[in-house]
Amino acid sequence: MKALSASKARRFVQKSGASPVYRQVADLLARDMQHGVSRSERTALPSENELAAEFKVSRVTVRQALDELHRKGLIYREKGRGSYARSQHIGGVTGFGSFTSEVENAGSKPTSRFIDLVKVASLPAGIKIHLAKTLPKDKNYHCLTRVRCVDSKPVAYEETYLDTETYPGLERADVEKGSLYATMRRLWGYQPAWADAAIEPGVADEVIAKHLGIKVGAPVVIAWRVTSSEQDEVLEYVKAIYRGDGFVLTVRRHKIS
Amino acid sequence: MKALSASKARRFVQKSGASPVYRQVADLLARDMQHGVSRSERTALPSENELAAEFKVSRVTVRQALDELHRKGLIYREKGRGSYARSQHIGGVTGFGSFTSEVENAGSKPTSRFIDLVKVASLPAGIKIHLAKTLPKDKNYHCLTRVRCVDSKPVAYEETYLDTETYPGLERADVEKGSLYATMRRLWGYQPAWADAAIEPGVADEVIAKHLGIKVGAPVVIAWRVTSSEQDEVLEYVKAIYRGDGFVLTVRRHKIS
DNA sequence: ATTGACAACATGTTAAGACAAGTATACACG
DNA sequence: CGTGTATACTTGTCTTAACATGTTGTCAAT
Repeated sequence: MKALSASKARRFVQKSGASPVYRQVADLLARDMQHGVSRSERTALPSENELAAEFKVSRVTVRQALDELHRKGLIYREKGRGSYARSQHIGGVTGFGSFTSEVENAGSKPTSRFIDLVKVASLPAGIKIHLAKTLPKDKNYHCLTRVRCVDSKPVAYEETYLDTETYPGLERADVEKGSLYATMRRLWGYQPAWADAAIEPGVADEVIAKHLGIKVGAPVVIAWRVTSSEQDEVLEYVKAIYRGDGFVLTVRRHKIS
Repeated sequence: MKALSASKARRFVQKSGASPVYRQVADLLARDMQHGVSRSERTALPSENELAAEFKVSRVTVRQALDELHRKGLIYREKGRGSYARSQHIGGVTGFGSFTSEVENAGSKPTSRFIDLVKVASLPAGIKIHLAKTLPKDKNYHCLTRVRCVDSKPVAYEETYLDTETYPGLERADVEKGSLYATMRRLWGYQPAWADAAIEPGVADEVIAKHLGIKVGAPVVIAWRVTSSEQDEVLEYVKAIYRGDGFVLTVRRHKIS
């Protein structure tokens, strides 16, 4: 078991600066582990006291950094022994979060083909069945339909439902290009933070088959998703249909209970 | 906006006791919110200082409790304003963690029909493709096949692959009844902590159709899962095939980025 | 009536110290 | 040689304290 280097005062964190110190420490450690962990043997981190001395911060700050890495699943900790790096896995599309950023993280090029943007008077039935037992009475929604592509190959057909009262002036926003999440943040200040999702299998009908370039009756995954802000405001309802050939959805590093 | 009660010294935490104080505080607050939040309006919690006074603990301890609730998605916090309860959603089967406990949490009765337990010399191909790029060379595995049922209705066909070196004497363990996770913990001290999963659509073949009571060619969801301990030891590889009628998998309260 | 300064709150961050409890190792004792 | 203990580590928990920073309402000046 080889230990990561703990050379003294190697790098510095800026105390009165942009981001909190504990996050700077966490980022530095995460970067170390990405470069240092190639073998399968588990690698020990310096102890909390050593890290505190190295970065010239208190142990509380070091613990905040390590707790953050632990929550992300990058390290595990053993009382009385030390903290250890977990072997890293490669990225994948999880079906949550921004399609754009996720595909970029996986190392591919995400594109979207705009289909249309219309107004509808209700949500699709599946959302209510699966996720939102207590929906408000039917309201008006923008329905944004897009085909999501990875490296120019269509992988998903996606209908996004956006409350017309929540997004005034959406028609004039340039949703045809760029990330919808980026637009939501820029124009209305909304930041997606939580997602509840339901997944079920299905088969492609004529419309889906045409858009995804697959045969009618081919297996697909239907994902229903409700995205909310940190403040518990519903930001969007999504019905996404993923094609079934090749891998589809990976749920990575999911904490059990 | 109604505030949860903050009556003084209403309940007590035991300082030198079973569980850490911050967890006792978190559990008490979680219970309060379950009972107190019925309306859709957002509910404010007492401030950190008020909670510290109420439970007679330091503010740091209160913050540890609130951070835990925040990570679980039960509350959200706003700098300068306060902490607020998030509206609770009902439970569902997530496809991760113990099937037994998850179905029980959802309020149904989980059962398993044992099919067989045999030795195989390699893992199914899908696992390698989706999740484990760097598998050790083929080893021997126990292959435990079960049909998982909710309220006596079959919902999933599941093959669990367990390393023969990791689980010596598994043949003599009573895996035909009870939770496999409970057996793993009791006999070998293993505790599942993390899961990586991949999901893809498929159609039922003859074997699957017979076991799940559906028609050949009916849509199903195939879930590949690798479960690991906190210490990064692989505990099991699972291939699960879920039937497609009715809801299947819900991924609840998933934090984005 | 509107505005601006200010005080009183809230949570976020960081420090320094203390004790508890689990782990590993050296070392004396049998 | 084996064993048990003392000791020096480690992370886990908790306290008191301080300052930073964002929010809200009061109140006086305009």
